[in-house]
Amino acid sequence: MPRSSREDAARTRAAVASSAADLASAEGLASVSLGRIAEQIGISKSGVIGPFRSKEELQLATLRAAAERFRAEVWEPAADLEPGIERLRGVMEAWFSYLERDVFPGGCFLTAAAHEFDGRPGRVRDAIARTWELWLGVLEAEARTAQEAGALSRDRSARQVALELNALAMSANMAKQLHGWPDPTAHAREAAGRVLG
Amino acid sequence: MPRSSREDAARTRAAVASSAADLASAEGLASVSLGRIAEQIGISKSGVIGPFRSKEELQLATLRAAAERFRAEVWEPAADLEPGIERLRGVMEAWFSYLERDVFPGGCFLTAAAHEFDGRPGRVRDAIARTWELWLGVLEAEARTAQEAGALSRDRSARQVALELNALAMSANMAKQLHGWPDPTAHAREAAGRVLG
DNA sequence: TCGAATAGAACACGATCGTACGCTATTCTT
DNA sequence: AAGAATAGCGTACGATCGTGTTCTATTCGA
Repeated sequence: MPRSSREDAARTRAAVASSAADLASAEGLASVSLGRIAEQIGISKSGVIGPFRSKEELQLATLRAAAERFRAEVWEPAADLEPGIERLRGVMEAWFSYLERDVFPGGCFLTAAAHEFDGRPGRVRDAIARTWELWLGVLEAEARTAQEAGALSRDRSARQVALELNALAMSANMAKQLHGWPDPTAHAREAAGRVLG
Repeated sequence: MPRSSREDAARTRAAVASSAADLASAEGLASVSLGRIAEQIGISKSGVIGPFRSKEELQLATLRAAAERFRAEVWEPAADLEPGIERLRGVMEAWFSYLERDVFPGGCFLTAAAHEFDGRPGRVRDAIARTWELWLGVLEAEARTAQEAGALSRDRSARQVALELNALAMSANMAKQLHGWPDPTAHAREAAGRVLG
């Protein structure tokens, strides 16, 4: 017995995108069918595709929902720390924690989506690439701040620091999702510690 | 005008698996349909699935074909070098070259397959995980040899060296396939140089 | 040289896909 | 209080999926 059809619509949109992100992290964004989402949240296929105009729009909304979840889980916990090395360490800790806690049931959505769509031209691929560039830019800016404060060695460029940290997170994600190692972030934490001094 | 039906069968098997690996590197192993492979090499769907018993068998054969291509492109060029640091550097150079030359049209097949199947239980996923473990073991053994010869620092374990190098290769693959950067291996080469001294 | 075996084509099948259309029930506007 | 707008359901559509069966042409062993 809904109180407002408009609020319901927004709720449905969010539920569909969030559910799609969960499914996609495990099975791939392109493999998530409307019927599966419908079954997952208990509405009809029409109810799934209705709030979006096409499946591509739904995929873009799914990506936005996943990126927001990533931001809330990885950036938000460290946002209040002092910019520079301290916040960079906080982000990495939140990032590893995010991977360990399986915020997405099938591992990092953005990593999976990047590898899935890197060979498929289109708006979804472009949006994924933009999201990654954005995140690398955040890491790079933080590293630069740390270097300017003298808290981080300049033997690597800020960009290089961002790319190395990103590589380590992807490696930890793989260690957990593919290999199922008991302490999947151990090696990445060790290496990140070396990068960040 | 074939000379032997048996030889033809083997040729068809190899052509199907190789073509499937190419397609899969760009679009994903699960997304490659029998019809697409058939169209690609100009035979019927029956001719595609015939040499294998099911699509899962075809996927396993595709993985084996891709792993062999990886071995030929990355291990083989360095195999004759002296075991230890020299061969490890040779492997990394061949690995980066393999990524730069787009040996698979959609980027490293094994990386894409790992991320695609890490959330799907089954024989294909297990085979992918085994292939990666095998490769990590190769890198680790080489690193250990290098350490025992005193040519590689012991501040990282051999396993840690293998995992860090692997993370860098995955990062370079992403830089090329998703971001399309002009020199996608630059940062990974820099970091690998630091790891290997 | 002739029957057995096999590679591959042709076709049919049930299932599932994304999308479109019509309908019902509820809410919002006036 | 009544008409407009909309959320979501039910259904149907054409396309494509993996698989199974049947059949033909070719090559094999004896």
